[in-house]
Amino acid sequence: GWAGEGPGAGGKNRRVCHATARLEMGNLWEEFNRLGTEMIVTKAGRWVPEWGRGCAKRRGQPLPTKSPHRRMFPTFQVKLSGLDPLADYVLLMDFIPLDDKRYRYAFHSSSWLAAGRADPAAPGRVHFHPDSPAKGAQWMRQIVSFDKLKLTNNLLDDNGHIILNSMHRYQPRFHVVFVDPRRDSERFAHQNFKSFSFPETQFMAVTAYQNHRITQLKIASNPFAKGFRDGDPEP
Amino acid sequence: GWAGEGPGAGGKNRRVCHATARLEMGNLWEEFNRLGTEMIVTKAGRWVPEWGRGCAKRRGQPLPTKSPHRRMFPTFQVKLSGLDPLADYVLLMDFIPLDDKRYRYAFHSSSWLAAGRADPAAPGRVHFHPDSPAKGAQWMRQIVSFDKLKLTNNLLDDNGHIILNSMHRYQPRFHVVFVDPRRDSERFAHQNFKSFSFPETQFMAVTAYQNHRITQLKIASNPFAKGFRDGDPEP
DNA sequence: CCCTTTTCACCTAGGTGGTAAGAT
DNA sequence: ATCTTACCACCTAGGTGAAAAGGG
Repeated sequence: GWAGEGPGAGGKNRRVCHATARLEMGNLWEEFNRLGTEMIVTKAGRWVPEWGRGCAKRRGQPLPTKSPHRRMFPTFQVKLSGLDPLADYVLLMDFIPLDDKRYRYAFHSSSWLAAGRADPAAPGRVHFHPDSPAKGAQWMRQIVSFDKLKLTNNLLDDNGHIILNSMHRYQPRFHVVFVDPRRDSERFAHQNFKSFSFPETQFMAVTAYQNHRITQLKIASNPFAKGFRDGDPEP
Repeated sequence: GWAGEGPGAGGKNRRVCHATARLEMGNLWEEFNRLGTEMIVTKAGRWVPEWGRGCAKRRGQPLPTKSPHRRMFPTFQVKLSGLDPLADYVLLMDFIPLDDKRYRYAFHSSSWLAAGRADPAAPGRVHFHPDSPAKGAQWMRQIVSFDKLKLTNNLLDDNGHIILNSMHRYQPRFHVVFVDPRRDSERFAHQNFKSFSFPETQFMAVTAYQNHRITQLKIASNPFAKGFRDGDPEP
């Protein structure tokens, strides 16, 4: 898909007003979206004693170095254009609830049903692309990939990951922020960014996949899940 | 070891003149240095048809995606202090020949012998730490590791790696560069950096290890070489 | 019953020195 | 004889969904 729009058209800085973002892997995103994309969220993270309710055998053991938090698949990737090659930009993402509902999956009808009001909103967080800040030329040189972004359902997460409520729907948003060198740049903050959201990237946060067709499409298209493929339908 | 010195004391910018760098893993570096540190250099890199002299079975095949160039071990790592937390700095390394000689290894005496004048100097390159530029506070927050730095003996390397002549001795150098926001910052370039070199990090570039005690120390201390360890002398 | 957490085998990705063959 | 290269088994590090166990 091509370019979303910024919220409110009023007087954007010329360093961002021509910015354009093309979603990469659009076909894959649409294939998932037709089935109803699901993204796994996990709690885990750094183990701390208070969490160890049923976990006696790990008590006092060294903390695990691996972080079992989950990335998104497909990965959110964009190709940028229209930036000022010599200006500095910060790129970031956030996730907004698509509605005020909680959902459950009805296996008999293979569909999602609304199941009451949303849980209390998770702390709103943003994920800065780790290459930020960088020049426009650098961002436009190649595809920008948010593959370091991790999702969690731990409301107390202290790893800086994105916190989401399981069984709730979300819309990823992508923001291009011009790093304004002016002294009183705060005054222009509202002019210095442009936001994009691609409807085909919306998803349901889950702790385990509900729709088997989503599971199968993940296995078929994510290289890290190759171990679960049966034959080789498309090599 | 503690802090080397900048070349020439004359009038450094106050943003760098108090900068200090402590070499990490100093004990390991010294242990290698006592034996005569060797670092592997390889040619390889992206395969191009012209190189495929004895390589007929790969002609026309897709290029390998893995880059078999070699990192340094021990890794060059420093802990910084004395930077201006709010100023921008670029961190980089280069490698200078320690003398004008070529060497060969005499196995019977287990020692390096000078063997004529140095080969024509390899193209001088620098390696920018990939987090550059960043604020002083960011650089001082934790150990700065140059683990992305790769060595090659390919004079025509186009991957931006450090090019060294095999069987020649080198001294790694580390530079802290203040990113001067002034318009005519070029005029002050010579004041805006501070350089450090740690004698215990000097090494011989080789295409295969010569001194068996170096090989054994690499195997014993590099986690990626664990497959070659015999017993477990120190776990 | 519905949802969450833990553990596991199996992958991708890439950093080691050994070894044998190749080059000069 | 000396140095270089290509390929290999064996690691580290970490991203998958399956399955079983846990919890309200």
